[in-house]
Amino acid sequence: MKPKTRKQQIINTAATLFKKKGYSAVSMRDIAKALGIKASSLYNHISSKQDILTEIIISLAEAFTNGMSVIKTSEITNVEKLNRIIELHVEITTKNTYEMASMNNDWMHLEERLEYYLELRDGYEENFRSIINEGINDNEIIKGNPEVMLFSILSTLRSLYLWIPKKEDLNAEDLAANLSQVLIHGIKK
Amino acid sequence: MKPKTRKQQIINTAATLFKKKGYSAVSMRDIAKALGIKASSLYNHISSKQDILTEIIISLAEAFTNGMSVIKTSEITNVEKLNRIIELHVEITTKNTYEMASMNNDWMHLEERLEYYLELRDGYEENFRSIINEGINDNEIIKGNPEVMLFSILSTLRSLYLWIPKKEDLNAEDLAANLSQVLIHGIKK
DNA sequence: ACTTTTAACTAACAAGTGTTAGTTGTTTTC
DNA sequence: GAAAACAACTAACACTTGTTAGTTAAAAGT
Repeated sequence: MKPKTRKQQIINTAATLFKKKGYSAVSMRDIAKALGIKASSLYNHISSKQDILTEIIISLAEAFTNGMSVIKTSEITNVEKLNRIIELHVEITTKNTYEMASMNNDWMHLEERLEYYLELRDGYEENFRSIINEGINDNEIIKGNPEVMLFSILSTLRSLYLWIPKKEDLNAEDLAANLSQVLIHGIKK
Repeated sequence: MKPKTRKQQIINTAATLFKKKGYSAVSMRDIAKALGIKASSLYNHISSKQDILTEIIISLAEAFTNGMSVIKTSEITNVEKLNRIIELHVEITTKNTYEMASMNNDWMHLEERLEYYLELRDGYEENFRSIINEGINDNEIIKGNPEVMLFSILSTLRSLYLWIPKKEDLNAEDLAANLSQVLIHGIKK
């Protein structure tokens, strides 16, 4: 897709291995072998194993934060904002299924940047929450428990990385539309 | 709660560590230290590290499979079956938040029992799918994409272990009711 | 009272871990 | 064509890994 630099190649290769077995179970020698080089050669391009994980997770987290900030400040209804959030997740996840696995499962192994990551994540959730709450205030959304709504939608969106690779027949647009139907309108007749 | 045997104590302690850092990042010495003993002493009670993981995951997976088989054969509407499934997840997850983390994130590190686990998981999903499909046939559920419905509901239920410990104010019954509302009826007014 | 079981211990193992130092050939830049 | 940058290599390091063998003290069973 867009390996370009050797460093990006290493990061991409690492991400595919991280998705399969998790960050901790993948050794530098595993990553090197997948690239056809020796482990020590990796250090010409990256500074540590941590460094690889950090690049994967932080750049993704920032993509979500940036997307959210556009949605948050746009002049549309709150339900429409939820639809945009769904599209954002489908779009980013479609292009980064491996990286999403690391973000979901291995964020706790970030060290120096852990705090920063948690700030991004908390900020994202806070914006999400306020959209739901405003939707309730504006009578767009039912008077249910907003925490359960947030949790429910976000859990589904964060798990997309597991399903998208298995359902390649569904294109991004259709998937977003279907998710919107189910998550916003429910499934009951 | 129910440590009873020393073996169960070890498994429970291991599960709390596995949730925090993942199976691969937890060493036998970590588990031993949390119990105040030496790593080699663990082997008086368990036969390997794999053994611990296997016990955690398989017993949980079987609990879900058993619960599903009761629901599947009961004489209620399909939407009602979905509500029972939600209750099943809330009930099991409330009592096993640590174990659920292992099942969700570390199942791929099962070795001899991996195949059996995948059988259980696939069977569970297949039953889930057929309830949704029958619901659509019976006009209880809208004519949407059943795979997206399955994915959406199951993702939420499988992520419960992340949220339940943070929202202890919500009891199991209320949580199930709220989830049912959101997952089945949607959030739009 | 004696035997067995339980559950801890110390010591050690072979293999694997992330990483560094120093080297070498190739490609790019001036 | 010389100098600099790039990207691979070998060799080695200190440390951690899961696990085994053999031992010991206390508890339980007879």
